[in-house]
Amino acid sequence: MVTDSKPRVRFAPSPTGYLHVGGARTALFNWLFARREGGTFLLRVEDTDVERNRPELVEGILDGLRWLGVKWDEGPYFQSQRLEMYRAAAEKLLKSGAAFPCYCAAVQYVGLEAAEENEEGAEKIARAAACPCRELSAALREAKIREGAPYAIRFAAPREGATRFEDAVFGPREVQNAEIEDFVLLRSSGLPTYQLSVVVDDIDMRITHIIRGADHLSNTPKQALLYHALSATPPVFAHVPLILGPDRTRLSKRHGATSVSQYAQEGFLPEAFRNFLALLGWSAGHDEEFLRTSELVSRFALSGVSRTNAIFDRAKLEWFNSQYLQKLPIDELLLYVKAELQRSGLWQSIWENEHREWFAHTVDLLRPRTRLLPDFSTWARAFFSDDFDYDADARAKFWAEPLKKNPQLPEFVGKLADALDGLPEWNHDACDHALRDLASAGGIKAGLLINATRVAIVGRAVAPPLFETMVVLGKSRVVSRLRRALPSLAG
RNA sequence: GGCGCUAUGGUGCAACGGUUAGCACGCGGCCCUUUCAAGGCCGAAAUACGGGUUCGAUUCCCGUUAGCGCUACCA
Repeated sequence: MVTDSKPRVRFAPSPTGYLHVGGARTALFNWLFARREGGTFLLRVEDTDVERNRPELVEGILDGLRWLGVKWDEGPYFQSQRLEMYRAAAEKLLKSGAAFPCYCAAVQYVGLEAAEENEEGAEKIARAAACPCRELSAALREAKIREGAPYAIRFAAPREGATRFEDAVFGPREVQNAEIEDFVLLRSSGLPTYQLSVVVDDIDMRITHIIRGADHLSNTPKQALLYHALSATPPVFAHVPLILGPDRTRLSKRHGATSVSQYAQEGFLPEAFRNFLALLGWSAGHDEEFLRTSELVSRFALSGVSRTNAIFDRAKLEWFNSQYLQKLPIDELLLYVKAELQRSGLWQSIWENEHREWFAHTVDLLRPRTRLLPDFSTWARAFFSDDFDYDADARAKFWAEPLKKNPQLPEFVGKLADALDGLPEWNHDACDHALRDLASAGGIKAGLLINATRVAIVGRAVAPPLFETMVVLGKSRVVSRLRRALPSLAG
């Protein structure tokens, strides 16, 4: 266990898919730990499985990490470029007697069901676990070599005793060596298996803390054995519990969005996503949940990592997002809103130049009603641009009730347009008085007229308070939208 | 099947031998109010089950059950 130097940690995804939330959380924990401890966080792509490997997915994974704000200090390293190192390690183990060549045909993975349901499967599993090649006589081995038979290199696991390692989350662990099979280190293709490549790389890269998913907990004894066989000191392991879907099974596509890029596309803020993710399986030890990144960093500790699997709760993620939408400094929010409007093709540069203040104020007015970034694109048509198109269908829907209460409503709307048009000053109180005077003079409830007017000028029932909306829209837009609404109201 | 890990409201976390079991999301209600939000207040809701240990167990030990993981020439 290396303790005197600064910690070095890594995130090691394999490019067999996108960056999913579980991987993202693992990466985040590593990053937080490195930042907290003043250590180094490096990235390593584990691409030794040529069959499943999709090199084109690497960039997407890196993008996901960038979006999350998880920046790596070193790498990315690619295992596919370090194959010689693994072969050399396997040879070394072969020479020292810690490993042996195996001439068995590769065992096709049959899965648990097969092992349970048919004898053939069980046999295969059993054969894989106790390889006979380990006891091969010298003569037979000679013969195999002479005929150039292909072979894999297996680790000669000890048959007795126990193997221990330290886990910062699950505590000291000990497993009986009898439970550890002679696992493959180097495939007959010459490519290393995961067990070999991780250990060789983690030694070579001087990794001090391995923070990874708990699905690796059961395999860790094998790696601890390898460290010893390679005369290296094992690092501190820290296995973090898995993230599950609402049905308590491993998070997968059928649970809906599982890739971080999908959340990015849906309009979640990286800060919010990060905050939410950090609290899945980790706690700062107090009840405060709204933690900005700097607080996450200063409070992060492996001792706060939970041992129970967590269910991914989208509702809570959305709550975090709306919290960030409310609390983010306006300048930071504006950056996101700009990106969102650019995405939807609604952005105009005047909003960051001559109309900057107006725009900021309008965004601020809208944000309490916003849960995801794309909501701003929904607002844009009515609040930011001139090409507002009064939707007759929407009008019919929203006006049905008010119209029933007071059939004179269209008449009042017409009068209101005139009254507003004649206003010498355009501000909240002026609009307020104009409308209320009209309402009381005509014996109509102000609230009714207010609600009807809101629908008329923004095209929807959900909107900020009317008079603030009016101020933001400006006199000409309000009056013209009101007049434009009239014909469809009367009809 | 074997081995292992885990178990606090529906969900995420607190309480690390003594609390009326706390917070948050979600849910319900109320307040605010010009719609919808945001915000404030209130409420329903949990220690899986059974044994121990202890003056005292959510907390420690054992068993059961359940969930998950590993058991591949995947990672």
